[in-house]
Amino acid sequence: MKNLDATFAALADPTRRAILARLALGEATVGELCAPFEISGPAISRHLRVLEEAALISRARDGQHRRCRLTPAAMGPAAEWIETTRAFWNGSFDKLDEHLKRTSPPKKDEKP
Amino acid sequence: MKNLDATFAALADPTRRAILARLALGEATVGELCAPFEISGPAISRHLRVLEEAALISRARDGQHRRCRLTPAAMGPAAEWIETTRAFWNGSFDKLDEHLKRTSPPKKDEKP
DNA sequence: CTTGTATTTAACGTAATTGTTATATAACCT
DNA sequence: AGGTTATATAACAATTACGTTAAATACAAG
Repeated sequence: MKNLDATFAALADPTRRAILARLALGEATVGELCAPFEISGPAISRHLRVLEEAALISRARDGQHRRCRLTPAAMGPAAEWIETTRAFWNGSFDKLDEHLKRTSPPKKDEKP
Repeated sequence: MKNLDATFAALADPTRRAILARLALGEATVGELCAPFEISGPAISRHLRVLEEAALISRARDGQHRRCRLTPAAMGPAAEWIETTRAFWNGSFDKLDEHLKRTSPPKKDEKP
């Protein structure tokens, strides 16, 4: 599941989490998202690209601005992965097959 | 919150997620964890170190083996962060202060 | 004590990530 | 058209991440 890779990797950066937290409060333009941070505009722009590639946000032109909005559904699989893994530890072994499928073990005998 | 950084970063790698999924089924030695993967032993050892530094697993000597076990509580903050962020988007703006505190925005006027 | 097995550390190469500054593109406004 | 603002891309350097092989450490067993 490459999607989980991208999602968790996107969430691993504190600047990106702060951007997402800001966007959870409502849409914002790139400039508005830049304002609170010390880092340069291009740096923010690349963070936004990472978030967009992970499908965590979407962007749309609005005049000369670009308005960013959260796509919270993209966090679903990541949250589910955590919940499922914790559930197993707590003894809910029912969904075993699905769990192992969802967890993409790069096995020795996989010839890509 | 540096802890969230480490947790999400640890979860961003598919090999590490597969290791965690395996450990969710029960304890295992390093050798047992190595077996399913194509990559070398040292590579797994470093993945285990990352997981241990993120507090996602713990290790203890057991004779000449080292037995690894999941520490699922470490996933709690990450799961909570996702849940809280999604909840905001869905209109639960009650816990605003806590949310912004938990989300560690690296602001412009923070002098480190 | 020597040897074998399990695991980690060291040294190294390469690719990805994150930042910077300079330049380009797009839209708006005379 | 020409100038200004908003945002993205290019080119580059520094850091981190992940893999490999070879050597080190820790324990068990003859």
